[in-house]
Amino acid sequence: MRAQKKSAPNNERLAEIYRAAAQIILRKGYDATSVNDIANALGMTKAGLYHYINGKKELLFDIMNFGLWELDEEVAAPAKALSDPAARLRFIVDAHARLVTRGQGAITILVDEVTALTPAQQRKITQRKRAYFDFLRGTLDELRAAGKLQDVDTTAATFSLLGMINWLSRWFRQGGALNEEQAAEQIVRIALHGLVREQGVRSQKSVVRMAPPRPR
Amino acid sequence: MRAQKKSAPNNERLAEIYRAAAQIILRKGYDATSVNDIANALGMTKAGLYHYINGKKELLFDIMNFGLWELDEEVAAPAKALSDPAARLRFIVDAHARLVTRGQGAITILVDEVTALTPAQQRKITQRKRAYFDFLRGTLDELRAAGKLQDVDTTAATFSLLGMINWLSRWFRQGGALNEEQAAEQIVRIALHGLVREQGVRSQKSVVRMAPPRPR
DNA sequence: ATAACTACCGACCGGCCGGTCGGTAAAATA
DNA sequence: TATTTTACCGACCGGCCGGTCGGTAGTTAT
Repeated sequence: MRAQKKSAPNNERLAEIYRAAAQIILRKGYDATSVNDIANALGMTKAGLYHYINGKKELLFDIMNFGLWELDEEVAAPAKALSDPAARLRFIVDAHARLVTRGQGAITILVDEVTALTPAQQRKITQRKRAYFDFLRGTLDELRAAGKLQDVDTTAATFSLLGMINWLSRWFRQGGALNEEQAAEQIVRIALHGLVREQGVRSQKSVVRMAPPRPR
Repeated sequence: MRAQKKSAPNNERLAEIYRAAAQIILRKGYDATSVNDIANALGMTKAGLYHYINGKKELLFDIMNFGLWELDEEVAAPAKALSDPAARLRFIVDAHARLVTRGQGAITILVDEVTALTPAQQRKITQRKRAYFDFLRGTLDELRAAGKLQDVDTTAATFSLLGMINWLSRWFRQGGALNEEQAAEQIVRIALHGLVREQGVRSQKSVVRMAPPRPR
């Protein structure tokens, strides 16, 4: 697998290429992005770019894998160290949201361009996505076992969570009204406590409002 | 504007064409869908299809407008009759979610392929989307005024709501574990009350739970 | 009967697409 | 210094793209 094209190209430059390509594809969509677009953005010609990549599909596949690797490193792996499901859920939502707002890391989302891949590539990506999904749903299941989950279907809840988080990439803008931390904090609050305040109950679990107690 | 191509083609057939095109574009994306794809799905040739449409972009534009019209008719307009912001919010989320799950109506989402349009078309669509967004956020503002909104930013909350709802189209499948009503009900619960149950408070506002404990 | 119109189709167009190939200048290696 | 390797580029290819045009069979109007 992975048949190196010709020799071994510089890895740092390759990373630059992935990052640039990911940004463009994220903005315009995979099909609307031509190999020429990517090459030009990097200040080179299409033929030059082909020195580094083996094809448009494989480039997309590699970027997706990189995005999923990032998700694993920064969200799933550290989350697994947390035994309390409530704390783990909070961490996952926060860390995943930050990954998305960080822009560069927004790569994760284009994992949804999966249909553009070959069936074999699709299977691999889908499998990795599935693993993350199951991990997240599993956390919700644990939460239910602890009596701390609202009366919701965990599958629907997991998808909804991912929907909220992934949608971030469409509206969050660097330098906008909310910064990265604030946006993530908002997503956490909405996801965990919803929008409607229960009348007369004062659900005050000491909501520390802004930054202070955030891990990171 | 709208310069009729040649004469006035049959309107019923035109609706069929919009519906078929919307489905394909929704599944494959605008750029990945060729005019030929759409024509073949309708059992005709590309040239034949061009008897009805004035171009690929304009087709997309028309479909988007149709989707937004549907959203207005089935969600925004009836919602405006509800004066209580809490009831209105619940209605909006439920009705919008149902519109998405109804599949055929999922057209709304492809409003996000907006970048494929001409600047003038983009402006029009963005404006209509914005009106809906403002209406939804306004409802949250009213909820805040009534002391019934959690401590969240209404802009972030509105986007998150739309993210959850729009994401539905990616995972909801007809004939899956959840039917249309159940899926909408789940979205409503998650959006309004969040995932985490406040310990020791028993937030039982008599959740009418249809389909015993949990669907699935 | 004939004129007009609707609903298409086959053939074709220029243009951009992903991808290839034979170079080449500069840097690294020997 | 000679040789190999790296990092590209110009030119080119077949193919599909959106879109056009000149038909034509069938229906409707007169």
